Amino acid sequence: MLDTKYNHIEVEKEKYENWKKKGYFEAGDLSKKPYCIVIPPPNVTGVLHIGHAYDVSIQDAIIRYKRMMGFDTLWLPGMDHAAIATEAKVVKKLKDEGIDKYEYGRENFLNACWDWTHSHADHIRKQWGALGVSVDYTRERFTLDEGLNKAVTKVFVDMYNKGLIYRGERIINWDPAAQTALSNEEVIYKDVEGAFYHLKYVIEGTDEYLDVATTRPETLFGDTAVAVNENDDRYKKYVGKNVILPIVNKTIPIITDEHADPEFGTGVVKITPAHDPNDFEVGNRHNLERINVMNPDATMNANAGKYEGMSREECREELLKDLKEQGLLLSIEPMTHSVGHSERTGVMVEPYLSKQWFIKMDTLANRVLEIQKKKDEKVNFVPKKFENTLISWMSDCHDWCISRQLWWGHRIPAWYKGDEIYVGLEEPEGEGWVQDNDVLDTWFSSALWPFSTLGWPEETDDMKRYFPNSCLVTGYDIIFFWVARMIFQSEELTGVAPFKDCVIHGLIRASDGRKMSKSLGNGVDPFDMIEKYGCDALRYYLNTDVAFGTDLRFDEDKMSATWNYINKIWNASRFVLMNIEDLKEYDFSALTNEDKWILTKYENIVKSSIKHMDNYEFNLFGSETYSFIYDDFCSNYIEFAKFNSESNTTKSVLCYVLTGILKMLHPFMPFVTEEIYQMLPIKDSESIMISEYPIYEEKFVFVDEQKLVDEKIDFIKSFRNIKTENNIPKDAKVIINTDDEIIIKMLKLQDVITAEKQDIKAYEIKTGRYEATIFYEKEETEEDKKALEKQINDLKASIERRKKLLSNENYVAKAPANIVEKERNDLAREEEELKLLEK
RNA sequence: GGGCGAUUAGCUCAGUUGGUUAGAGCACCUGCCUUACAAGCAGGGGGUCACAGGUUCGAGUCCUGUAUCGCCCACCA
Repeated sequence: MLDTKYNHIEVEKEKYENWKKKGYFEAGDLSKKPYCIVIPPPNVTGVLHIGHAYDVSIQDAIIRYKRMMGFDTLWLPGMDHAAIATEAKVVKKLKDEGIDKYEYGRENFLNACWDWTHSHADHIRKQWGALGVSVDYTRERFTLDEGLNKAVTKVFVDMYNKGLIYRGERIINWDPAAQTALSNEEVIYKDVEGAFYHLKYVIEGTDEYLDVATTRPETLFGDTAVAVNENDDRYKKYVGKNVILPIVNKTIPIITDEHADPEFGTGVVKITPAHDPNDFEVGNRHNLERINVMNPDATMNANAGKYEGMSREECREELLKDLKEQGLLLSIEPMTHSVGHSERTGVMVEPYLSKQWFIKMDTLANRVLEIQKKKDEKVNFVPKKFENTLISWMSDCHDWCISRQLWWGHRIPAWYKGDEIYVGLEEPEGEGWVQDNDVLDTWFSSALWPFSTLGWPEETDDMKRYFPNSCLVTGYDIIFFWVARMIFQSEELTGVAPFKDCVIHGLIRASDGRKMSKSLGNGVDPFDMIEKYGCDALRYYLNTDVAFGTDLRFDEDKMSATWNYINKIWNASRFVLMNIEDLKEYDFSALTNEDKWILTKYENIVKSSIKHMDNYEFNLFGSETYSFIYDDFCSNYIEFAKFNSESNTTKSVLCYVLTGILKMLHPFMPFVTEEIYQMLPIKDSESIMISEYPIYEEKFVFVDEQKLVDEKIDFIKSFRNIKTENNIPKDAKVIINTDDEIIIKMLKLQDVITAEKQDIKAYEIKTGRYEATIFYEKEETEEDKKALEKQINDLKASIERRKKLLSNENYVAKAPANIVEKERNDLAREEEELKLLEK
């Protein structure tokens, strides 16, 4: 027998291991239709946070639902090697041990990364277990495993041969701490209090000068021109002349270029092609020299003269001092501007000239835009609005810088000998070839995740069966990084979109609406919540609180409310189990109206649940099942059943409906539903997780009986309402026109029913076919009179409104017949009520 | 500058293709230890759906505009 209280710790013990042992998580039943989701691989060196818990609990709900719906479900797990993040952590760990990465050597370093990876991966698997995720561990993959390396290398070589991957010298976002290139998406722009430094660039051979405003004075060593707009009358006369570059004292030309905006600053812009992407373009247009003034760690190099070796910040400080001394610093104008920072290391990104590998985006992006126009081939976003995010990014995207100056990752399959480049699957023959030292951006390998994990490029059985994937679930913050890249790579490499549906959820925020962050210390650890309220409560809350796509404010009160809900289900189950212990098989031969009523409500909930589950409307599923379980099943049907607890039919209905409730909730509350399911006297499976999802049974729908019982419930409610609202004592005498046992007992009327009209104050209640009069002794106060008056007035107003509406010919003619009919009925009912009140 | 979204009860959120008098949880008030559950039961109060127009017999829902907030992208010499 169940405890009187739900104990999530007891309930959640051992179940996960048992399911896993039984092989329930494993895919491969060829007699069923396939359904596949690949997990968004978490960073192997991280720990799972509340956002992961949200993400995976949505997926597990979908997978468990589909499994119960009879699909051969594959939920493929795996982790991401997270190049920069992992490398940074391992570098730091070695540093703490007094070991330098470069002295340690590539091979040793990679071994250290692998060790780090294996220990963290175990931790993540434990966390997955605690979350109850039903992933198929036999197919677990890692973005850096051998199979994926084969796929990555092949993709690189093929795309290179097709001209979709190229090597070029460009201004890229350089992370001086990690000493690697970053893609645009890995740069976070933050507003920084800075200044506009106005410098004096003297025009050669004159006393005149140009006021050049810059936020980065330390880059002036790389200046190779000064640009003005050709339509800017202020400067026309200087075009073609030279200015003397301050401190450096060499001359550089004054040129015209569209990049110079007369409205901005002084209208004069210094051109530093090696340290600014716009200037790089200007430099290309005017054939300017590119002078790199920094080392990879963002210290100044020999081109900075006496400032060589200083950091960018030190150099700026010293340089400004010197400029001031020489009278070349005109003014300092404080300003706020946004400055790029590395997503991983947090340091200021340096626009830096270097040779990198790129993916050419135009044809790939255009194909995505074309396919999204085709209804049968496109990725179907849920909610729809997120398709816009994809479209707008694809419509305007830059080439993707894919090389990273790291060791932990897929090494670029390119070899160099002098000016020669060789790209291939294997090292080229012959002497003197040196492989590129760099690795590929992590997202290059995760972009292949939906198919590389299934064995691609081999035509494996899994690939044939589970690709394209059925669904992908992730947050909107990762659409650019990952979703878009999976889509264009899949369409390029396999010819089709990688998945049919793409469910996008919002972010979890702190209860005050702010982002959860380490620095604010407002993060919520999902595993603390699990300990306190149970995994089922956490999962149910996360899945049903808000519609997908909107951010979720984490509220611990809701966790506790969810625990209470589960406790309610627990106790309802306890009641049912206590009453059906001897039930051997279903018997629906003697259905009462109440039985028929709950069956009808139940079948309707089954139907709408399936609809909501299929449409990913988990919040609607939640609110509808909640009111069914709480109000219909617990508050009403269980109370009804108490009057008929010997009937095998009622026992059957209790068992049947409870079983369905457990099954519908199982995708969201896997543990407690399994616990209760195991105690049912009749079950269709050895575990609820492999049982069949409820199906809608027309034969259990009884519309007329449902109405009769609804009327009874309405009457009971009205009666109670009148009684409490008017403080009517328990023993007040009652005349009632029914001997219905349920009504008599639920209203506790056994001892107060009378046949004769009493000579004291009376209230009349009439609902459908039920009528009652309550007598009680009480002086009528002024308040009572006022309340009655108000009630009458409200009713009159409502009647007036309805009459007016019904006399409107347009309304009667155009509104649907059932709506008008209902309006008429309500009018009649209210007129009846008014009559009772006015008596 | 471009785009997307939000604005509904004290708080957090629902609200299907327009259709009674707009819902839930939490919080609040009243009365109850009724043998599934006091972490519970029964009942209740609380909203001119951001604002202004428009379409319609009928608008929280559709259209236009305004305000406030949030996010994304671009630019920022």
